[in-house]
Amino acid sequence: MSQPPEQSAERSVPTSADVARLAGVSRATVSYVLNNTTAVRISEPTRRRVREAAEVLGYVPHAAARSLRAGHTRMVLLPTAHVPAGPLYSRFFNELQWALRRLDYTAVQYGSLGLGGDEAARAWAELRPVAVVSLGEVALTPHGVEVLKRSGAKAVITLGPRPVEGAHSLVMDQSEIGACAVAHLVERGRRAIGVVMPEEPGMKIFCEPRLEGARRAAAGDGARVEPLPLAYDENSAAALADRWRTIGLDGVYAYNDQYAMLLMRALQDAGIGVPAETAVVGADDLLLGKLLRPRLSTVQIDMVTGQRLAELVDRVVRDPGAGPVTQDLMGARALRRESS
Amino acid sequence: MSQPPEQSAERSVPTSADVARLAGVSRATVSYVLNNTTAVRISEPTRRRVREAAEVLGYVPHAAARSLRAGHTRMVLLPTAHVPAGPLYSRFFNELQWALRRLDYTAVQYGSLGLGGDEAARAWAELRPVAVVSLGEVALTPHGVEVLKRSGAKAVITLGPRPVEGAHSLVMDQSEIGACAVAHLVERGRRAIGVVMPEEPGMKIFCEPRLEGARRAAAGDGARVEPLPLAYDENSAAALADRWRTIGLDGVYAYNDQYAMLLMRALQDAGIGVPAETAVVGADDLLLGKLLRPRLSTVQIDMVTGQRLAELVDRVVRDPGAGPVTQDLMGARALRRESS
DNA sequence: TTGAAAGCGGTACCAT
DNA sequence: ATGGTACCGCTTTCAA
Repeated sequence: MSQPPEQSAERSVPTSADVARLAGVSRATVSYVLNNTTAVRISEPTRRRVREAAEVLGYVPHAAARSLRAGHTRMVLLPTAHVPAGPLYSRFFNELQWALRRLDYTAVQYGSLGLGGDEAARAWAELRPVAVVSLGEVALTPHGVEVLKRSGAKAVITLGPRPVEGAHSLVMDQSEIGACAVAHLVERGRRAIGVVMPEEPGMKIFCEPRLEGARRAAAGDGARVEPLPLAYDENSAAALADRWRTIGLDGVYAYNDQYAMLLMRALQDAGIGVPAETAVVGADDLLLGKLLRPRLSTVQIDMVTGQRLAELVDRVVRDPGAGPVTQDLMGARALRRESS
Repeated sequence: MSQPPEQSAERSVPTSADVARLAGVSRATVSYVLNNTTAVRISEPTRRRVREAAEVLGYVPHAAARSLRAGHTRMVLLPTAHVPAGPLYSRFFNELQWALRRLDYTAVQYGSLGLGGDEAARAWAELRPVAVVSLGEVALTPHGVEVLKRSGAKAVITLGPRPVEGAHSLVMDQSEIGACAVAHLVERGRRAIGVVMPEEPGMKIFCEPRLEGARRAAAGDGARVEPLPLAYDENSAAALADRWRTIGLDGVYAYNDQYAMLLMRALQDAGIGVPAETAVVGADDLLLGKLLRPRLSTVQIDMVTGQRLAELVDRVVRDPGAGPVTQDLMGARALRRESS
């Protein structure tokens, strides 16, 4: 009974049948014991024999087989294309995973880079998750939502710029951020306003709505808005700063604090006064923005907490009958510091 | 318990049997058609009928059932506890996911926060991944590796400070970073050197080895090393800066660029000259560090690329016979700018 | 060219 | 207190 289990990496994976055989019981008994099934009484000696056998063989149940039989999973799928670098996103993501685990769900992030909307939805549906929380990087269509629901997903939740038909949509209207930033600049007396558009891939879905919001806010006040493509490196920023006076702007909303810090430094190095000649405002309220001189003004963004989102997932899973709801949860506030 | 008509959400999930019935063929034929099995010839009219039926029903195959039958998966499990916030990590992670997808693996990030080593290994093993790439946030034990391999994992790869027995270990000796930073400070004539220890959760596994490396480097040169707990907020930094002169340090390695920027600003605000009175060096070579004045000196860290790691996974999966290898891949270089 | 049927690994009902 | 067994959904021989 004590054969050294080492050495044989080729040995096949032990199943509950192997455990049953070694313990001299049936597979049913193995299942009862290992799952602590209360409805059935198993004698203590038997329990011990089963447990020992499982231990000896290094038995680990097969999740796919179990959920196949059960007809459902506790998997919450979190599809992502790019994992954004920011600390906000990272904190949110950690919170969400943690909160889901506490509610006894298994959070699985599924990399879906390079898949189109419906194609992606199909791939997700194959995994039969109980819920899908799409963070808006992969465009989910109404048809995709339908596919997911038909595949058994109780909750399909999207977090993005626009509601998706059929899904429970948390609308984060990015345009609010751009509008808020520009309104702030206008209030500070600026009328010719640049809007930085990051050239990095995957940013478009965020920065285009923000530009749109900026335009909207400017329109009401007779201000001019100028899109400014910018890559996240010093050369690109220096080039932009060099031709700054020819563009003739007195304010700029730089997408977020990181781009704002980059651009503000380049402007200063080019001899352009901030905020005297040009006001700069970022977004995200990063700690680092407070370290520069002048301190960076920013737009503080309300982010749904992972905790609340997890609770929403749970609620919808337990009562999918409650129809899809669209909920607006973007809040944005300008925080004036010294750069505007 | 009479429930209202559940707006078709309660309709059961279509299976290949449903498709077969609708198309008037057997389940076998459905499988052949939908998988484009070349070994079997199916007439074109039949193919079309099957495809149409699948389309009508919104049929999506059940991944668990498929892999149960197949006896293996193409899932590469990437367990993570905290998703680190940094841009380095984020880029690495995206690259890895992308590269794995190109090799036809399915990258799945599995949130394992709050699980201990062996407990976590068991949870991962239940999913029967073909490979596990542990990024060192969850301590993997030799026993855990054994459990995973017994459950059928062809490749168990760890990326962390120490090799793990039985696993293919990519050793990133964090102590190299601390050693490199302190060596640099010593070379710049500093002898009383602080080492910032972030108080945020999940940082310990990184910052303790770095401190150890700092001590090692200092020992050879008769320099003194002082650990400095610091939270990532302005108050904590200001408090540390206030008592700076009583600690009597002439150089500090601030864990990474973010903490370094925070501390450097606090020191300057407290009237302590950088680098005149105290030299500051960070790590990670962030772009933002170049924007401060003085420009932040840093330690540039070699990170394995996602591409190469994906290739390694593939190689080990295809030839698990090749025994576990330990490979050292930490490279670190001090980059002097102006703060040291 | 197609279908019947045997499993893959677990779970849970129904006997004993 | 246990064991036998019929599934879950899919793939894949082997026959027809």
